[in-house]
Amino acid sequence: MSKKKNKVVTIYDIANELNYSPSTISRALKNHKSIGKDTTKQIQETAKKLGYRPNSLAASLRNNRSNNIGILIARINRPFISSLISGVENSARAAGYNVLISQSDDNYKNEVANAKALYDSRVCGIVASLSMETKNADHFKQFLEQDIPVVFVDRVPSDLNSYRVIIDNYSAGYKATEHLIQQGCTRIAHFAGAQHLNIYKLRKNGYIDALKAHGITPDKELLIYMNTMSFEEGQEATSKLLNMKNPPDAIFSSNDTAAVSAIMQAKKQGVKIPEELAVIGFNDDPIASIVEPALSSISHPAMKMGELSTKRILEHADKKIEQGVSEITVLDTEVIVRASSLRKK
Amino acid sequence: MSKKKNKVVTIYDIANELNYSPSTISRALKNHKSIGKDTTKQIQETAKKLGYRPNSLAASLRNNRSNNIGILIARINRPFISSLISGVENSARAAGYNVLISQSDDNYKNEVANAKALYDSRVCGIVASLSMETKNADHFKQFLEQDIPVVFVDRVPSDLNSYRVIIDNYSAGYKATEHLIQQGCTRIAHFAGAQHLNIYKLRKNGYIDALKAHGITPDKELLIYMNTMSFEEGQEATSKLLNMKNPPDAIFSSNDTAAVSAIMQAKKQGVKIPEELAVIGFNDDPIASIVEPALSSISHPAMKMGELSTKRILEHADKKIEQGVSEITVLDTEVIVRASSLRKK
DNA sequence: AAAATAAAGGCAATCGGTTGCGTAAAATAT
DNA sequence: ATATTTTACGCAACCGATTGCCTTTATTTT
Repeated sequence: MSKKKNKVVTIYDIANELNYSPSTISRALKNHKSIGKDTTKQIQETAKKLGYRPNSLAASLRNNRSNNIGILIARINRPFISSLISGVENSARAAGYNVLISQSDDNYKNEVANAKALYDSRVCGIVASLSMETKNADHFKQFLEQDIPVVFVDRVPSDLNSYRVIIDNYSAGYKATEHLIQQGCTRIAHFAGAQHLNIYKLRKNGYIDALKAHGITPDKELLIYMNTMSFEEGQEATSKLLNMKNPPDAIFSSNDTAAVSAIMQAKKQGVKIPEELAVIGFNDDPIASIVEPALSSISHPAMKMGELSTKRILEHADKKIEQGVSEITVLDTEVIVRASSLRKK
Repeated sequence: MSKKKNKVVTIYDIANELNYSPSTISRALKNHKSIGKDTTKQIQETAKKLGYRPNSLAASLRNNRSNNIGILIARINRPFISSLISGVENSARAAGYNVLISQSDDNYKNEVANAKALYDSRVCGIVASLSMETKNADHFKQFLEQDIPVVFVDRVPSDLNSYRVIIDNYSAGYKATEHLIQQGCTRIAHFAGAQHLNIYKLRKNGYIDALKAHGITPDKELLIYMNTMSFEEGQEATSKLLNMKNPPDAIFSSNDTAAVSAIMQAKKQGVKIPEELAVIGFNDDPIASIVEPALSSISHPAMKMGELSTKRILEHADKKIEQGVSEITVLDTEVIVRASSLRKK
């Protein structure tokens, strides 16, 4: 009994058992109308009795289309991303699809390789959020050429026409800045992310326009361009800002990590939050509610974005939407006001 | 040009182009020794020229084995889990495997359904961490019967023999408790998770034995059994503990969420941390470094556990390890001391 | 130079469903 | 009672790569 691998039951086994042809079995199992009611019932019962499990590989091969949705993101272990994945997974599974994940670690080459791998495994659609390094989205064309839907989420390319599920980053940046203005802040700094990623560019644009709309002239010294928006970068920038002779009275950070580091750095330097420095972040990560004072932030409907992405893919398969059409879904964000920016009560 | 789906290149196309048989193409592409050097080179070049991409579905069907590793966990968007997944994904991809994820939302029925789905998609191995509700692991037997390796991680079943990648929960609980004792605490409370999950049971046992070893008699009133160890449960329990006539001077929580809520609740009630209440958590989630005072915790090598899980699966495929053999990998944990438990300096 | 061995490829079955087309029997229409 | 339609099911090709076995040609052995 070295190999007690139980024999796997196939439709051929059912066919033999009942003296029907495999095609009848196949059809009966999918409730095809051309098979008699009684026959269908009998076949389905026998299938269950024998412990039949469909081999989806075979079906996928024949249909040239798997039931797998691919996810291509930068890093799994980030609150926003893991919630996004969670949303994709839930809705995909509910529809009978599996989810393949791949992470690029914010590396362009990895992203290209992962796109290849997902393509080769014949995913029926892909949900993608670009790496920090990605400036060219040609590696997604292979999917479009085969009419495999690509849904870009959050970090989307500017040069490729495809589905998008995004938030209105401009408006979010505008709202965040306006909130600070309404709290009485006038010298508002901004932590901006890499500008080739439009999410960061748009947030910055919203910031600038909000300032202007309220009669504040943007000060270049208060606009900090960052690389990865890490905790360290945030600390350093905050320290620099606070040591200016005319320091800012608020910071709008494009992510929560840097915003939290700003809070911690400010406290370390004895700067009171929000009285002397109001802070608002972006994403509404769990740490936002934990840091003290609690960090105001822009909430990002991550889970929902995942669900909508799945929906786009499934719709594409159903409707046979024409190629080249790009349907863009823009979701609302919300300003979550917490203590870190609440000057007026 | 309604459908400009470019024709996909197969080995047959290459065969026609070069007047070789498909079998020769197949072998040449895998550098089979029975194909001549020159021929192999020519075929590989032509394959590249034509843009050939292997159809892994076909290969998987033929080999009755996909290159997909399945992950079955409770919730993706938890720091520990997303890091675990990250570890699995990285190492799997490096070895040319894809990763399928599924989450049960801590629901037993979902877990069973997901196990089925992963089985049906012919994963070549599975990494699983049980849901809170799971008390029976029979739904994993289908894999073992087909000699598909199952690696249980973290939340492992007690009644099924398979690979395991775990930490020494008993020792971690012991160390955490001992650390509090060394800091001068004597009335140490414990937030224990659902006891049918051995991780929580073992942590609790470590806690109790550490107390005894140091001459402290465990007090039942200080041992709080929780359900999900949520923020709310932690708050409530903390409030109850602090209102006792003889309140604890320390809390060892089986997770960080509840530990953080304990800190916040204690602060709200004016209890000083760590002077009046020392706190240590478990997992070393990101929030542990953010909360104030920073939370001491037990670090859990999540990423590494993921990598080792992948390794087990790949080894299984290579070595054709006998069935029924369970190889258990136990990893070390580390006590991360931060301000929340640092009474002696 | 004859025999044995090695090298290089081809044939055809196989993995397990799926599906267009065809057909026999039953039901309905005329 | 005959013609027509419907119902119920089978045949066989197909999806694309893999592989055991066989054949042919080249190389080595004796």
